Amino acid sequence: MDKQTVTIYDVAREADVSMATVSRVVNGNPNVKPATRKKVLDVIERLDYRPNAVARGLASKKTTTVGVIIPDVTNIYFSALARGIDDIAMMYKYNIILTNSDENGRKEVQVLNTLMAKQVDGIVFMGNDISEELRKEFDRAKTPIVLAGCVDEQGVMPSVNIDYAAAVEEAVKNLIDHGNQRVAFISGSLDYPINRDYRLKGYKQALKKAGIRYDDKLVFETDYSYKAGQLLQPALQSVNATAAIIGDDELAAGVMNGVTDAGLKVPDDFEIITSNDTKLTEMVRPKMSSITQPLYDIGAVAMRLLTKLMSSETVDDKTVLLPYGLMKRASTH
Amino acid sequence: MDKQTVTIYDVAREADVSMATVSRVVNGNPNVKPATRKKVLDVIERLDYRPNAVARGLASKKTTTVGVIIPDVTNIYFSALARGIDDIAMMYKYNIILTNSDENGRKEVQVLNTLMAKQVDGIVFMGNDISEELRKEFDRAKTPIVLAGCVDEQGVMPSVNIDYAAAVEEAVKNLIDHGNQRVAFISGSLDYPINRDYRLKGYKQALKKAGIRYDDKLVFETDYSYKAGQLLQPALQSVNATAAIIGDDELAAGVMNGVTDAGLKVPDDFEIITSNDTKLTEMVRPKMSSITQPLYDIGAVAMRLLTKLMSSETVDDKTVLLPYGLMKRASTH
DNA sequence: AATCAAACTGAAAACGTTTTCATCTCGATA
DNA sequence: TATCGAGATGAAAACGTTTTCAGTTTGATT
Repeated sequence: MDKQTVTIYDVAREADVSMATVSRVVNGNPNVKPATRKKVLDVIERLDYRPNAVARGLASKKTTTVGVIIPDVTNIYFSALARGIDDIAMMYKYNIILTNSDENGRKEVQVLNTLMAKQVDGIVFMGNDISEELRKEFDRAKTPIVLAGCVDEQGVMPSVNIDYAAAVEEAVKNLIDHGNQRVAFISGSLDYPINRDYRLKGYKQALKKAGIRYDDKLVFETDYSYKAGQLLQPALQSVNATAAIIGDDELAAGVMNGVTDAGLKVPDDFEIITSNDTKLTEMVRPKMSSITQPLYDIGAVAMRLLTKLMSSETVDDKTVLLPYGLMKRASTH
Repeated sequence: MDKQTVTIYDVAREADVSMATVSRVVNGNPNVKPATRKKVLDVIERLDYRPNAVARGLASKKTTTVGVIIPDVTNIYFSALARGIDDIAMMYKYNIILTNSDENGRKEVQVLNTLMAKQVDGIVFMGNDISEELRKEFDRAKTPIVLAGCVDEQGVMPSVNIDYAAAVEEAVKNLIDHGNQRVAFISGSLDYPINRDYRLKGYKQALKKAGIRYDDKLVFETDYSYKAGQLLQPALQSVNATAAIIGDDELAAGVMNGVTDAGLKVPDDFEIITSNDTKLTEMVRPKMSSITQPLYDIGAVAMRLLTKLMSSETVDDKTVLLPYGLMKRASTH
């Protein structure tokens, strides 16, 4: 039944050397006489020997596998990060164990524990919030962890982000400069620090600088879904909003279509700026103006940072901010 | 430096039992006296013992990890499948090693080998084509493999799909019934069996039944990208196509926007039916009519099938076809 | 009290590597 | 020629589990 699997011992026997030597040639250790190396290599070829990574992991205490916790692969924003992570991981010979958390704290903790049990060499965490229990688990983990697209309010964990506050402030200023006095702020839960402490803060800052009074009726907390955005239209109209800064592209697409379907013209009657610059922004009509962030790079840089942490390299700055921008498309003037 | 990790041996010593007994309680083996079980459990709790999955994998020859090869997580179609796969995997206590292949044959083979080296218990493969080398690797793999959203022209590998030919035929019939005599067929490479042997076949079948001559000028081979679709507009116009069946939603969105941006009205001047019914179909305006397929379920069923294969259960039918449908939205009459 | 099967338990051998020492070989140096 | 050190090699001990097999208890039965 079980394929007779050829082991390092078989190779050693056939090549008439010790396991240690075979191990050396397999791992590219230079301390092997060229003739011996060739002999071993030939046997490996002949027997079609493939090192067993599990045994290797046990002996070396390194699995060359990293865990990735993602809210939902299906979300175009996170999948873009995931792609960056995987590419860099592959470049450094790591593999990715990918698990969806649905932002569910309990699931996150459980998933984290599974990953630790599997002895991953490191973890990249994506999510909007770090619950108390999760933070506790993070703390006791001996494994390096870096956050991607996820702020640590306590600023202690390695992370890769953009300056959300500044970006939102700039976007809102832009909207105000176009004459909008009533700009709606639409995001996911304000329980998430990224929304409460960064985006909303940038929003308020822009209002303040423009001398506009903050009106919490203009703040909409919802979930990050297309549907939720679509349903927001009546509420937006009832508070006389003429523009919105929105925290997620799918959500923004929903808002825009909701507004449009209600007979309003974007951007003439209602201007929109979204936040993630996923490819969705170019697929809808009108195309959506957006804060730009280097999605792929956030993932890539996070993974690169993790590789450094995993090999105990000293890292200059553990909390990196990547540049953002503002891309004007057809949903604003 | 290295956290003193507590092992099964520590637990055995503290609880004054053998490793075997500890192993039994950890694995829920019923042959343990309740008193002993409690004693062990208490020690486990006290020492915060976590079984090492790598050691476990080596000893038991099971890793409770499956490999998933995906062309690109960023593609909304595949990520939907991936989500189904991961959910079912988690339900059965498996984890997913996710790797992007970019449909690159060499990379696919390499990735497959890494996965085998990591001793995954099974593999789910997504992709449009199975190259010869890849098939060879599949054959020599002792590990069960199932294809998701990927046809095996030789019909020998376990797979989960819909009946692409029938679905396309129905869609094209629909278009023809609306009076379109010149329906374009737009897909990815015709080197892919799924396009050449299924979708195109359905297209031809529909034409034939309607008594329309097949014109290969109406067949467009391109890559699955939004951009590619957008650029197709002039070509479509030059062959007087008045409708199109399109093999991918992003591609379809590109075509639709290209056509629209050129001043034509969808569906009045040009009707479109796309193939994957991803959420993108509802986000664009007009919303796109689409062949519907149970994306999540394709992944979920594939993973479920894999669990059966992994536990050597007998499987009734290894090539399963899930039901499809036709969802009429605003891009057709 | 003797017997027996069923329920528990432990010793030790895998599992397939890496890694640490110790040893051995050999050419170069004094 | 004796000595030395670097380069090659091998023996065997980890690594942390599961699993087999042989025992040992236990409680009921006669």
